[in-house]
This record gives sequence, C-alpha cells and structure tokens, in this order.
Amino acid sequence: MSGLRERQKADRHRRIIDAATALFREAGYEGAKIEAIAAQAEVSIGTIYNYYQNKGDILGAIVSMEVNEVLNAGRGVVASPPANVGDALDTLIGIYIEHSLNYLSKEMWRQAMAISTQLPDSPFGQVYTALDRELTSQISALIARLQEIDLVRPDIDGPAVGELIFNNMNMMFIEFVKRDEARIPELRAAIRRQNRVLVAAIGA
Amino acid sequence: MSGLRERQKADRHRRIIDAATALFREAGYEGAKIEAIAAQAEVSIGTIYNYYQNKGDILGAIVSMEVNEVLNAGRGVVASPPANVGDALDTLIGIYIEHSLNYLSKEMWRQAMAISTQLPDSPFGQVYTALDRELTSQISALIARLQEIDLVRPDIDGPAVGELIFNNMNMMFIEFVKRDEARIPELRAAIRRQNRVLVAAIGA
DNA sequence: AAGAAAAGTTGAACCAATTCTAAAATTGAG
DNA sequence: CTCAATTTTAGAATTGGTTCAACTTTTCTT
Repeated sequence: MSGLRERQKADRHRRIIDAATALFREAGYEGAKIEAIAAQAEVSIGTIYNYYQNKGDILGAIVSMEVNEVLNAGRGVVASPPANVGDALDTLIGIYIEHSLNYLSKEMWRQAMAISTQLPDSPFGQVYTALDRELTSQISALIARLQEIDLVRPDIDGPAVGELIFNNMNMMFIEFVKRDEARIPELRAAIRRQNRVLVAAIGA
Repeated sequence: MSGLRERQKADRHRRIIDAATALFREAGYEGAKIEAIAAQAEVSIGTIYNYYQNKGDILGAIVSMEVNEVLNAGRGVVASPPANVGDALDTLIGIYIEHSLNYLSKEMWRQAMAISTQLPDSPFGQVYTALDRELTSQISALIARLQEIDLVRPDIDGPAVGELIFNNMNMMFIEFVKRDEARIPELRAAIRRQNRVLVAAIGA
C-alpha cells in the first residue's frame, strides 16, 4: 500500500516542514507568510491547509520533533543516572534545556507555547499537552529509579515530586524564552537553587 | 488640571473596558470583534487603538484589575497566617484560585496567558510578568512571615521555595484553564499533594 | 474672544490568515 | 486503457485586527 500517492504525500509533508522551519528561523513566526512557505515548499496555499489545520499546526509539527528528541535523550539518564539526587536531576534538566534551542528559536517557542494555551483542543494543543505529560513522567521515572537504588527515600511521593519539578522547570523555561537576553547557564543555576530544598528533603 | 479632556479620557477608558468585559464574557475573546466593542463603547475603532496598543491590551487591563484584587486579598493572609505551614500555604493559594474566575472566564485566562508569552514586550506582556513576580513575592513573604513565627526553619531559602511553589501553582492553573471541565476542588487537592513534601521539609 | 497649537477622533484602506470554488491532475481499479 | 474518485491547484472572496491621513475638539496664548 505504499503507492506513489503515499510517497508524494510524505514528500509534500517534508517539503512543507523544511520550508517552514527555514522561514520561521529566518523571518520569525509572524514574518513567515503562508504564501512564502507555500512557494518555498513548491505547493499551493490550499495544499498546506489540506495538510495542516492552521499555521500553528505547522509550528506544532516542528516542536513535536524537537521534544521527542529531548525525550529520547532523557531516557539514557533515567536508565543510568548519576550517583546522587542533585546531579541526577540537574543532568536530566540540563538535557532538556540544552537541547531546547537546537532547532527552535526563542520566538518559535513563545509562539508554540502561546498557541498551546490559546487553542488547547487544536491538534497541536493536544500534542503539546501530551508532550508535557511525557516529560513529567520522565522526571517521575527518574525519581522512581533513584528510589530503587536507595538514593531517594522510599516513602516519597514520586509522581507528586516529579510534577513539582517539571512544573517549576517549565515555568522557568517560559520566562527564559520570554527574555531574549536570558542565558542558559543562569537559567540552570536558578533551577538548581530552587530544587535544592527538595533534593535535600527527598534524599535518603 | 482636571479639565474636560481629562474627564472625557477617563470616561472613554471606562466605557471601552466595560464594553470589552461584557463582550468578552458573552462572545469570548475571539468572538468579541473590535468593531463591536467600539460600537458598544460609543467610540470609533481608531480611538480604541489610541487607548490600547492592541486587542490583547484591553484584555490585559481587565486581567490586571483581577490580579490586583487577588494580591490585595492575599495581604491579609500574609499578615496573619494560619498556625501551620500547610494550612497557611493552602489558604493563600486558595485565595488566588477561588478569586480567579470571578471576572474572567477560562477562555479569557487562556487568551491572556497566551498573549503574555507571545508578546512579552507589549504593555500587557510586561504588566503580566510583573504581576507574576508580585504573586511570587507574596508567597515568599508568607514563608518569611512563617520563619519569623518559627513555623518554618530559619535556614530555608525562602525566595527559592516561594518561586518553586508559585511556578508549580501557576503551571497547574494553566492546565486548569486549558480544560473546561476541570474543577477547582480537584485543582486545589492536586496542588496540596504536590506541596506536601515541601511543607514537611521546611516545617520547623 | 480670536487664532494657533496640541491632542484626540474618525473610518476607510490595508494586510495576512483562512475559506471556498471550480478546474486540472493524479491514481487505482476493472 | 478508461473512468471515477481523490487530491492538488490557483486564485478570488472573506474576515477581522491594525494603521493612517484628514478632520474635530480642546486648550493655550495674547
């Protein structure tokens, strides 16, 4: 069933995403006109709207790829974490943050986050919420792992702590992308400081 | 210096905000057309844009009033907090959350939050960031207060814990407004659960 | 009180996302 | 190969936020 039609469809998807990625980075989200994306992807405007419900969904597809990469990178840390709670958390969070600007500019992140709260029921809105949940789960999984190897007290409510840590990190990341002059090292240091009390409290 | 011009200006401001508030609630943010707001406020479209940079700023003015009320209500709790850490935090957070839907619908919150990340440098974006900071400070102030009366250990990093608690609450609130069917009691219970570890850790 | 300057108001025009339509192209089935 | 179904295409129409140049109103000056 992988007929020509299937292949062409996949190819158009890729062309649209490639064109949009390039233009979003060059001209910013607002500056990248649908007409220009269509031209660069060598499809018509109508085709773009046939593939994606709206401009936000195109950005959404790009964000999804990025976050999925981050989730993959995170699995390694969960599987074999550094040998103390603070470093383990810092390493996982570090992966999230350091990867975050690989493909997406701060402006793209701002737009993506805005769209996901503005239209929570759009395809992208739902995907974004799901990705957040997966990241939260990954942090909780790390804590569970640390409990297994006796670095975290067994009576700690892992899922709740995972949510707390993720929500704080996410909010800090939002503030980070809102300020163009904000830098990654300061962001990480601030998060480490915030987590310190928690790390002390849950450590075995 | 309270000439005619001043009075007319104040009056127009009020009429625009009243019209917008009514229409946002009736028709939703997107549904409330600038043209309709102008008509109901009995000013021209141009005048609205003379008073507010864009549609988001109108919503911003409404949100500001709401948040400032909440901040005021919170001062009482900080001044004389309940006699244990868990209840003190729960009371303050309760005030924030219970007041939150007095004037603003979930849809209005979604839009407001989206705009504040999308346009962090717009007048509203800056005001919103400042309000978040004030809420964070208020939580930190509560913790400082609890340290004074020996309910919280003196060596705890109050500001960091305040940020952690605020960021978590805020993120939970964002998820809350994203789901129309989400209910306040469940939200509060979830936040209480997340804060539990922290409460245990900082209590004297 | 008249005239000039300053401040504010107005709505038509503009722009870009999105929708719609009818025609052209492509594909898979028989 | 031919036909019917599906997709793509180009572009016109729609829509709603935002801008702008001309017009009014208010204030200031003398």
